Amino acid sequence: MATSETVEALSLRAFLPYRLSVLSNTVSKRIADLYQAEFGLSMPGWRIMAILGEAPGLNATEIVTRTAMDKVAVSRAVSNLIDLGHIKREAAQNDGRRSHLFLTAKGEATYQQIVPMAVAEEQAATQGLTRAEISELNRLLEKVASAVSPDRLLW
Amino acid sequence: MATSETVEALSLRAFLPYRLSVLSNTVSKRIADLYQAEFGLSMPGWRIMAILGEAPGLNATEIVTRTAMDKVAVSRAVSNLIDLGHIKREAAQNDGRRSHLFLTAKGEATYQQIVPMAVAEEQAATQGLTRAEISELNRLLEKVASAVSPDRLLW
DNA sequence: TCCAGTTAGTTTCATATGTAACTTGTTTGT
DNA sequence: ACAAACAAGTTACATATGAAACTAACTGGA
Repeated sequence: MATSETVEALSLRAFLPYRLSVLSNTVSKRIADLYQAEFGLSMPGWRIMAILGEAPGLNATEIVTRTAMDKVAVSRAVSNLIDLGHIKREAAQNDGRRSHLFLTAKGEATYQQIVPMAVAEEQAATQGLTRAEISELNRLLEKVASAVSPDRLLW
Repeated sequence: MATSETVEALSLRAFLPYRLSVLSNTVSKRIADLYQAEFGLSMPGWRIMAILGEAPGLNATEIVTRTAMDKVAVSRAVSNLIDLGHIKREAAQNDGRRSHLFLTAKGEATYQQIVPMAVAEEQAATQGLTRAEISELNRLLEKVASAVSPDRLLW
């Protein structure tokens, strides 16, 4: 017979979704501890600032598309960041529903402080890998991403 | 001069923690949709069943250590799984605080149904990779994990 | 022009989650 | 043997989260 009657046990240790989840949560939490303690930012909040630091003027929907974050989470984080003075809104000229989002001077300053801390954490996480291994890891993750969301640009 | 005055923008697309997070959330959610819709299990709930399918008799603390899940999340998911009849407790003979956890017959049956669905999702996620690439990916994730938690066995 | 359908973003509400405090049971030092 | 320290697991409370419903603004016919 080709198949056995009972399915064997799942090897969780070797199960890719599980490994990704545990590793991702561990890494994210280390970085989150930094910006939460010093700047009171939530993870969605920091992620939005990071996006806007790179691509100023995106609107909320574009942030949702790019990050796979929840729409409600983005809405809430945006209004919180505005209250904190880190970002500002500018109504879109042609569409009254949308608004373009930008870091304020204060937000920019905070961004410039957090980026090196985040980069340092990334370096700590990849300290055991060579440059070639890091780019290979990125390439492989890219492949998995495109298998999982062929329709959409995941990052 | 060796360094510039302002830090350049973080390239989020290439930022490993970000990629891990987006990818992990996307993959986990696809699997979660399966067991939530059909079996009403939460992610912590399924993860505990998966652990117990592999390593019957663990106690709650051991589950916390192995999965990096929150202690409270484990406590809650365990009592929920007991209510659902998927797992059972057996008081430890030598220590009244602990109890060993096991899948029930019902839990085992559910486990046997979910495992192939989860495995199929994993295969879908890695469909574009060769066997060699998959094992390379695992090796590299392992390295990152040990850099991030040198003290603890992450998985 | 008007209205049915769609999109951007927000609010509501029910549930999930994490920190800290607690309860119960065990270990250790005297 | 006994109290202080500790460990396993639970509970309480405050906050975070997401699905669904909603508001306001736009679009595309008839």
